[in-house]
Amino acid sequence: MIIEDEELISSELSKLLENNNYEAVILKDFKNTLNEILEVSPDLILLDINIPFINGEILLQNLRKKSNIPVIMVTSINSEIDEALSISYGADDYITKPYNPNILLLRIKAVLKRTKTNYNINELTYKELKFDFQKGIIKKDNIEIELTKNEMIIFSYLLNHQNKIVTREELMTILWDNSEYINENALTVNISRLRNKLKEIGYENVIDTRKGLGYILS
Amino acid sequence: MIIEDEELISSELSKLLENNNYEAVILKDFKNTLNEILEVSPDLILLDINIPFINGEILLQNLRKKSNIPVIMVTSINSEIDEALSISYGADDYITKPYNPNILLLRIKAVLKRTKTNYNINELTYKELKFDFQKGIIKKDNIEIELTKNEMIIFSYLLNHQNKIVTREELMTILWDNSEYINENALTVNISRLRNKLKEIGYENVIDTRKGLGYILS
DNA sequence: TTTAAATGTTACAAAACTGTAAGGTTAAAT
DNA sequence: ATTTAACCTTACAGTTTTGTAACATTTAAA
Repeated sequence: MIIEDEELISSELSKLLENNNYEAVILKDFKNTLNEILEVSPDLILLDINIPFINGEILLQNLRKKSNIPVIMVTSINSEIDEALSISYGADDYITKPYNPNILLLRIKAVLKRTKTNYNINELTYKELKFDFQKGIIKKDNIEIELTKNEMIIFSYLLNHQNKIVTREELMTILWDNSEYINENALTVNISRLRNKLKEIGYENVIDTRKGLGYILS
Repeated sequence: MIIEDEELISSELSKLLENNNYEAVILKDFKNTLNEILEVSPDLILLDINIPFINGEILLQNLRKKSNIPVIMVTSINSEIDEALSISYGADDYITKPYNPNILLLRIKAVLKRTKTNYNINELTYKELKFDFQKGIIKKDNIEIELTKNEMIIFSYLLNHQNKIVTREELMTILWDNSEYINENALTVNISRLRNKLKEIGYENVIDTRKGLGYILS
């Protein structure tokens, strides 16, 4: 979706995109932009900072409360201030006019890839094993082991914090949120169960206890 | 973590970062880079493309098989080819030397922000609701609804294919893999259960049936 | 070396999850 | 308008998941 008031530019952009097998939609009505965006639900937005009625940065800021749709900011001036603001408001990339069409296409491709793989972060490898944390399955060679929901939450948190100490409180928070935890021991039991499953495929002592501090996946 | 062989630059970078309350580690030994990275497990990597022994792009490519640690590529030449390659191998951002320190800091901040939310929250928005697909929870306003594992798998698949028709076979494959499905109806039942939960928070008719084709999340 | 707090293990029962079957509804095609 | 395959709903029972409790073990500090 192209959000740009200079029609010459937007039609040029549209052609460029369609020649490269993207489907382009040009936003015409700038009075109800946010709703239009959410209605169309595009895969990516090219957003000019200078559009009528609403400032592009403010629009981005509002959009980010509602959606993660990737946004590439297009600025007329190569101004550091604009860049700074766009990035902090959640743009996925930015480009300054006049832009090189090839670079623009690359950036679009990159942003789409980045956001798509982030959505699908299906598999993370840990040593020789693969953890599909959409399905909660650990694979090693031909062996597959299913994790339960709790085991999955713990393991993916540990994986994302490899080599860092993860406190018991952190784990309890992500498992049972802010509700006063039913029982301190519930976590210990769940850790124990996860350890047993890891042991089944030959991973003993990978979750290390740091007494008084927490756990660490080494 | 700074991966850069020109010592003048790396020490300058290190100072810049530490003056801005980051903890900087400079990689010295370029012979065992990948293991070093995984050992240290930094929050973010500044990676020069031209480093000894191994090409930065290849390193990035290998790293990405093991980890999602955010990487900002640093290139000496403002070359389009470098840019293209880094992005396609999974860099989260890139910057060309000579860089403006403030811009670098902003990009670091932006990348950290972006990746942090991707790791921890794993939230996707759909209209006014948020789906945390690490925990399998749907939030709307103050209401939280828990999804079961099957519902979670279906919903996140549909979310990742919004406005596209998803066949029943696709869903059966991701749910029960390649095992001959026990019963065609099992899917129908699971869809039905998911729909009921969505209905509870006011989302009726969002999963549309396209008879003979599949389902679509509109 | 002793002690106490922190963490681990096991068995169990309540709760949640999920496939099945039986019968109902829908809509595309004739 | 009728038919029929595709899809939906509900209730049920087997299975899995999960917190609890009771007791065991570990480790840091005194």
